[in-house]
Amino acid sequence: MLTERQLMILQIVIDDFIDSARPIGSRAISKKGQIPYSAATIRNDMADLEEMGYLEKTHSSSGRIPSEKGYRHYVDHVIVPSVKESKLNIMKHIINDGFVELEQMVQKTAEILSDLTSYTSIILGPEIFETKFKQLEIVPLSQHTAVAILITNTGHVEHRSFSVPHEMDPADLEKMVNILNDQLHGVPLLQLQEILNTEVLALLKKYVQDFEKAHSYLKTFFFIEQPVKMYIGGISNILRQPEFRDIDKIHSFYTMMENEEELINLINRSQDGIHVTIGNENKLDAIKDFSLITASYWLNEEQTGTIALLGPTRMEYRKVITLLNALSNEMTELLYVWYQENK
Amino acid sequence: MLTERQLMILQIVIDDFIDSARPIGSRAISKKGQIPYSAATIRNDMADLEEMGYLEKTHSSSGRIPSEKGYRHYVDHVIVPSVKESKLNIMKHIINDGFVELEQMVQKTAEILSDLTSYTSIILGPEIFETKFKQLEIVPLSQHTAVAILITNTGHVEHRSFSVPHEMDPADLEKMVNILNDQLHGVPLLQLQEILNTEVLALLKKYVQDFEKAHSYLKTFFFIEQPVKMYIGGISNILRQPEFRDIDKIHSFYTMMENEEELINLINRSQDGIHVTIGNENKLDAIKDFSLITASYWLNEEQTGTIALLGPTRMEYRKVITLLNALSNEMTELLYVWYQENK
DNA sequence: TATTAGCACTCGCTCATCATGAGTGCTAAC
DNA sequence: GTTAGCACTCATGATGAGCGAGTGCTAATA
Repeated sequence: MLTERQLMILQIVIDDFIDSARPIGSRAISKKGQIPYSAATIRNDMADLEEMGYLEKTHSSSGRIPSEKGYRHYVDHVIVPSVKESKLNIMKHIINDGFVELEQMVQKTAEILSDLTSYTSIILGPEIFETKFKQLEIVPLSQHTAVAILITNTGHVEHRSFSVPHEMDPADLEKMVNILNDQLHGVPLLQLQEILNTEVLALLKKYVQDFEKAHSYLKTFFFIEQPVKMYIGGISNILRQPEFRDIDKIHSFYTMMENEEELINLINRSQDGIHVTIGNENKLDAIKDFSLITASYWLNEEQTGTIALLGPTRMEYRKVITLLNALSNEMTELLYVWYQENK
Repeated sequence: MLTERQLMILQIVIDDFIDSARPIGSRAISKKGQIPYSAATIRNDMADLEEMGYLEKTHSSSGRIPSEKGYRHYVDHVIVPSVKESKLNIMKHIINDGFVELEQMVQKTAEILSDLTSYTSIILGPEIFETKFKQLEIVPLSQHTAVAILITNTGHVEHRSFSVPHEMDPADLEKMVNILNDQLHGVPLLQLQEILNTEVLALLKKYVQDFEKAHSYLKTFFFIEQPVKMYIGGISNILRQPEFRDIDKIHSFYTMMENEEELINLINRSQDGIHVTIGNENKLDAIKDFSLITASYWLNEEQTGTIALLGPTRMEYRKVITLLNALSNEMTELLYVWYQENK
């Protein structure tokens, strides 16, 4: 168990290291005057803290830096979840700018978040759980090409060009679109495939001549590549962190950021509330010396998305946690209003 | 005027530097055995070349490296435009993968290009000169929101959400869409604004009640933010170049790459044929030690777009020029076919 | 006259040495 | 339990020697 004083020392070491990125020694802590003990006393406590695994040395006679266990303890026990609910009104600002489109709004949010923190922000979702089919349009471009456009109730638009098979009767195509719009209206996107394979298939059989061909075509339209949309802000912020002066680290970081799928997997496993993953707790090698902080936002008790910040383990946890907390609340609120308007 | 031998030496220095990124001295050149002269002879010529500005030293007793003037001479006079037309069939490969959408195709091309060269590739266009209005759809989402979708003859889809003013009559909205689809069919996107302000305005006046409001709304739909689409591949390739070990350079490069507008301006001024801009010839500070090579591709004698490669001044000019030449031809060919199909 | 050999000189690199200072652990005194 | 004192450690930065690839210049050679 940590004594009161040891806890304070741990806190001072972490706060100092977050600020300066350099090891700090007992003498320096004593001189700061935050606690009224001599260097020797502090030294003893620091030795204990190291023995218990909360602090580390970079070399045998260096000052101490926090270990991952140290950060973990700091995050779990020292930081008061700052319930003061600092209202940020980030979202309000964005909406006041006159956006209506959800995607632009989220992208903008990601950018603001990274500006505020100088870390890299990643926002997943809003997921399509609640997104519903609104309308399908097929616009012929030439004799053999057309573009299919799918609109959801949230104003999201997916489109895909395709070539129309020679054998296909234009009348059939139109009939098909009508059937689809009839049948699919209001259907959540997640269930599209299912309904397509049952109810719609039956109808197609009835009304459309070459229904098999049509059906196989439909499958490709409605195959939505990424169920989760990802928005990134401030990638180049890591270049400002002194611990990432190393080209190889930068390279592996950037290549990781280019791999959407990996990132989604990394972040998407997140549970309720704020979640902090420190250094080696992360599954992905490329971010073994990063910390990842995630917060979920909600709609109707279902998790709709995740806001994440990626920065050095030497992260301003207190600030970031407060910020994400506030932001996820705002987004939840906003989505609620949104949903009311668009259901 | 350069002697035969001086030219050969210049060429050797450049080729070696492109390869190794290190200065080379007279002795080393002599030992390579590409030319049968002693180090001393070569030394004298190198001194002359330096005096004339084709070579430089990094310090008083170092070997020589090419100056920008040296590269310029190399590019303008040494490289034979390699008319052997190495057919790459990059495009064919991509199309065989089954894409139909122009945008995906170009994006893929950018990626392949950067993989082939390990530089950063940027492709502009195809520009909208020839892109024509095909259809406008307005899909209401809720009582006060809707999404406007604009489809072009090339299968490109632009969409924008907006809120419907309370005062606006739904019937008016529909009428308006009909008028627009009637009037604008086949109109090149570039002329949209113009026609909107003249012919369409007149019609709106006649048939739609609150035509002023409608008109001002229309303006925002049809304001297309980026007339030119940009596709980038292999940004992180510069991290592999030894001359960019410097974090500050990397930082300024990445922030430049995030600024689309600047990039478009940089590249878009390109003329006919292949164009090489070396180091300080570039307008943008962030790429004063890069070289930029651009090639245009065409449709019906109008420039439709530009392919560019951005790399260190120490670039494999010969390879890159050949490659861009071939690729721009392929794209021109492809667009011709495309256009035939979709006009 | 063009080329080459020879030589003194330059300068960036690498490596070892050294002093400095911020840090440590330990012991003894308060 | 706390502090003072002391010997010790080690990263860091400055200094300098030695090396080697390079130079310019001059004189000899083909």
